[in-house]
Amino acid sequence: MTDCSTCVVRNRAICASLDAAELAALGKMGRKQKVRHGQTLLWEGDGAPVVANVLSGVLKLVVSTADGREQIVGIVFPSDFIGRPFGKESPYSVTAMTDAEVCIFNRNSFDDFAGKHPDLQQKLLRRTLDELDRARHWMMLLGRKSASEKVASFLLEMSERLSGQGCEAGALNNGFELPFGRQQIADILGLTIETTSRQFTRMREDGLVDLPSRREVVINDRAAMMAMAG
Amino acid sequence: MTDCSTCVVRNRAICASLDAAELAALGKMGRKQKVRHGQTLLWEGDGAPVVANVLSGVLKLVVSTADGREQIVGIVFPSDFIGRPFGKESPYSVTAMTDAEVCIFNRNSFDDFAGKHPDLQQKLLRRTLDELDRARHWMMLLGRKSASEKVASFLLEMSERLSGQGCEAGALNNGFELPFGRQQIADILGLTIETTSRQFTRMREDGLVDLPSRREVVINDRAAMMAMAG
DNA sequence: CGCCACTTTGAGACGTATCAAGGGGGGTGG
DNA sequence: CCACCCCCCTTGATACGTCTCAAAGTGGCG
Repeated sequence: MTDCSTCVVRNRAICASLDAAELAALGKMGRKQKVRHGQTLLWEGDGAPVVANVLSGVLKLVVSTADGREQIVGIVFPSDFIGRPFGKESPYSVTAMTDAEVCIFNRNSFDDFAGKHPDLQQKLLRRTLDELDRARHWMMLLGRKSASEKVASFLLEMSERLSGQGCEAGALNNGFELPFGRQQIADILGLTIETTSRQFTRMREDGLVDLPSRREVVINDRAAMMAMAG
Repeated sequence: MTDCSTCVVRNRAICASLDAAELAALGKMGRKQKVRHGQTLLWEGDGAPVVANVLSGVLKLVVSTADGREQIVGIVFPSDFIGRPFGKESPYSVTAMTDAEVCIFNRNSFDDFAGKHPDLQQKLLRRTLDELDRARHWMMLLGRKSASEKVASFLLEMSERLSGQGCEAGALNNGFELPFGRQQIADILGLTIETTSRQFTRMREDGLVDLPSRREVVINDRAAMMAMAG
């Protein structure tokens, strides 16, 4: 049993739709679990017996080909939802990109609970619709954009999604720390690590960004970046 | 007012969750509308005042860049749902690829109705989750597959989705008629029309498929096709 | 029969992948 | 505290695949 009333994502996760009594009932079904950096929570193609909310950390959703190519199809931040309700098997792997903490539920129990709580289901629907929009925009990026456009789009989206949470909102928008290395950025953008690296270098040389360290990015010229993003 | 009880997609669309009285209430809000081949129902970025169910025909969801490149991010068949509930603006354009007929609703009215009918909302959630899975698999295709893998994957998926509906189920699975031309296939796969055409030609030369006409495809060697799809 | 839109084919340019070495930077052990 | 090592990142040279530009071919329809 978990005490949801003090949960760090109490007001942002789908649980926000529940009152105290409902929350207690849900809390009985769930448990907190730590996930280490690099650890995989769900495997593509396996039966997916659990769903979860992310409390802290960042996880990736990955689809792979038989010969080992990987495409990251989603990135999950705190308060986001993980897993496939109403589905038999997981359509992708879920792996932690940082140490993380999740609030985990048995899928069948969760499905039942959701069926009895329309507000929760609506929150889940809204989230899923948002995810679908994001995925579809990413399809445009993957199918039609050049390497430089991909990297620019990526940095802009990351500066938005990362500033939304935790950080000292506002002012510092232009500087942020990526929770991934170059290879993972490449897997997000459908590029190789070399091409990704070259694009970063060129953007630095052109003065569009500063790169104080491997994972830090400062956007100097947001307008030019947006132009480059296509 | 529309009589939903005789609707051709009565049992397949999200309306299937409603009883006679609810259906009558929904019918009052909706109206049938014909959409011509090539006509656009919703524009990317515009306020999206409507949602709809597809009764007949095929429509595409398109995202475009400022300079005119297009990526098809979804294909919509009869009984599928169109539009963005709970959203301010449409994240993509919706255009008919054939003459089509849709059952159209004011979005706000539909949102209200959905809020009062959890079963309908659950159907919508399940559909949205399925769409999201499909979109994510398409991301892998767009980001990581070669032209030949893309075309093979496309033909296999189309043979499934097209045989699911209408047709004399089963036997004829291997032959089907595509509802799109080469350019639109290219826009689905993130390729140019020339590359797409060359892949079709090669697959015909290799005996993998027959192409009795521009839009007809017969898969001769399904196993080889699946191997080629990656 | 001839027009038109769509498709196929060809030749060449371009961008990204691939293969192969060289740098860092951060953490560990001495 | 320094040095070393390992992993990740960068850089370079080349190959390959897809795009681009151009033109010829095909099928449907008036």
